[in-house]
Amino acid sequence: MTYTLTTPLYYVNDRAHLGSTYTTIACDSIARFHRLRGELVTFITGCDEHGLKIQRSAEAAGLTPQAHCDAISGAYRDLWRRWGISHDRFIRTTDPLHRAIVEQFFARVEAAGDVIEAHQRGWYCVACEEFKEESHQEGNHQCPIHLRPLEWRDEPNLFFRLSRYQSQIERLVASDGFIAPRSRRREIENFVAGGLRDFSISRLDLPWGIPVPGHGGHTFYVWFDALLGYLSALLRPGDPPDLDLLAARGWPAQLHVIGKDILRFHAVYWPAMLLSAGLPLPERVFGHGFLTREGQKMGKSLGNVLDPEVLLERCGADAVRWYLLRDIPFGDDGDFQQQRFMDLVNNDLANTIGNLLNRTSSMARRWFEGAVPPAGPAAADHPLALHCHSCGEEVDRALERLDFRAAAAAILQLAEAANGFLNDRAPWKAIKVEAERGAVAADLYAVLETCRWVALLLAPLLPDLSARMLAQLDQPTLPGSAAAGQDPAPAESAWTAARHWGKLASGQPLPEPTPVMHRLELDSPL
RNA sequence: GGCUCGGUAGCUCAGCUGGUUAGAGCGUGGGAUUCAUAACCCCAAGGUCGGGAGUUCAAGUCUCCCCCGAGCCA
Repeated sequence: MTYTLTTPLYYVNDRAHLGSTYTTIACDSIARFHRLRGELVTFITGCDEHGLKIQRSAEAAGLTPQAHCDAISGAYRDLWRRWGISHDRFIRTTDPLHRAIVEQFFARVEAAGDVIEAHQRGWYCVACEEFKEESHQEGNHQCPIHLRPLEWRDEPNLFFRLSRYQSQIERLVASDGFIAPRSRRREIENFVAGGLRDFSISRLDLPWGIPVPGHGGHTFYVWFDALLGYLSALLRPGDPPDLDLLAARGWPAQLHVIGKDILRFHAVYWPAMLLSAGLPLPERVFGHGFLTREGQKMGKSLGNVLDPEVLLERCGADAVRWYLLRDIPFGDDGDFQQQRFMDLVNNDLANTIGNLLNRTSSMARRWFEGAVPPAGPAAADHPLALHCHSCGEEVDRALERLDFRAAAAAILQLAEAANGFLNDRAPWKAIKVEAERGAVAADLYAVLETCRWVALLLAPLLPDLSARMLAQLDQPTLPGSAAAGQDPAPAESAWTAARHWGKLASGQPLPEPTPVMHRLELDSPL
């Protein structure tokens, strides 16, 4: 079983912002989840590097487009490394292999009779890299999104005959599960119902792009080029640029995760292009929401942009991942509130989860010779054992439907139950009675074992915290944190195997406890 | 202008096909406790469920109108 998923290929117009970080973190968790289950995963990310906008950005910075792209995509790569993102592929659309794939793909589309030459005239927004419909404001041609002047274009372009795929796309878009979350489906359905029009796939006189073979002067439109990056990304180093190889390399993708703004490109244009080229379609396109900050749109003009670099530096990956995944319903828009961010991280991670491990480990060490206490009899139907198993099932179900929130909530409840259990049993009192020693041992064992489960179940969401907790319990680290599992999947993954009550060995020494998660103390705005 | 989705405790949100005293987390207040990262555990306050009308034995949950917000299409 293989699982292929993608982030968008980020446009290298500017440095990474929190939005791309959010998407990438979400994908990372999904990728980790599937790897942990023993599936072969190909997690694709990368950069989209062509187009007029980039050419101009480079010019503005006094760089060649290539130098500009190298710098920005290098920064993306570095950023993902520091965030511990587990992508298997990082594709750049300036990669020669990609160019070869684009040419081959285009040849198929052209052979299918889906390329025609026509005249493109209209108002173009360079920032959107998109033609705008007739502005109803006479004489005031401005992009409603970027509030910048539109540019008039009147040139022969190559068009993709999207209109031929009307009924196929209608059916696809209406099919269950293709567009997620479901709430975004209607919007696309309406758009498709309005009638699909051929769209231009080339530009004239655009030096920074891939030349269209056999059509001198034409360069591929960025979107046509960029979407194909999902295909070229799958090829391994040394592979020939051959579309026929893709089936063996993980195409079709199970999931494209994107921002809601580019849903149409992924749910309409992209599948039609694939149909034309005779390639299978991705299973699902998930359009997530946008992040605001303290109720306001983030933007340079407001000066309230949250910089992922700063966030990582000051708060760490676990804190940010937890907040984004646990508090924002995946798919909805979310608001980043610093106070809430601190409250949740400190309560959930430091106090509830971290402190649970810390208090239990110190009790066990103090009273049971620095080791895991004897489990005692009849541990299998322990209330915490039952809770661990049901929590595990809930986490699986939740992550299957990309509901990070529900997964996080379930784990948190498990830790809360363990804390409650400790308070009920009050081992610090019982230990004073010699006859109670066995019971104390069993109680502490159960809670330590629950801690192990919490750590395990946290692994897809917060790999670092998970690893620190496991280390604190002297447990082996889980595989799959590293990139690209080349090994064939074992019959039962280490993760699955570890998810059995009682795997924690009594008598095993416990390392000296040290807080696995520090509280955030942010005294100034991020 | 058309369409879509929201408007539920201070904040973020759950509330399936209408049916006992409208829920959770955070925040706030109080209690208990000392194993622990001044952490954990327990309890409490708090909401005319955007407004109005209607259907019904019964509406946060259905219908209509209006107000506010977001988005898509014009």
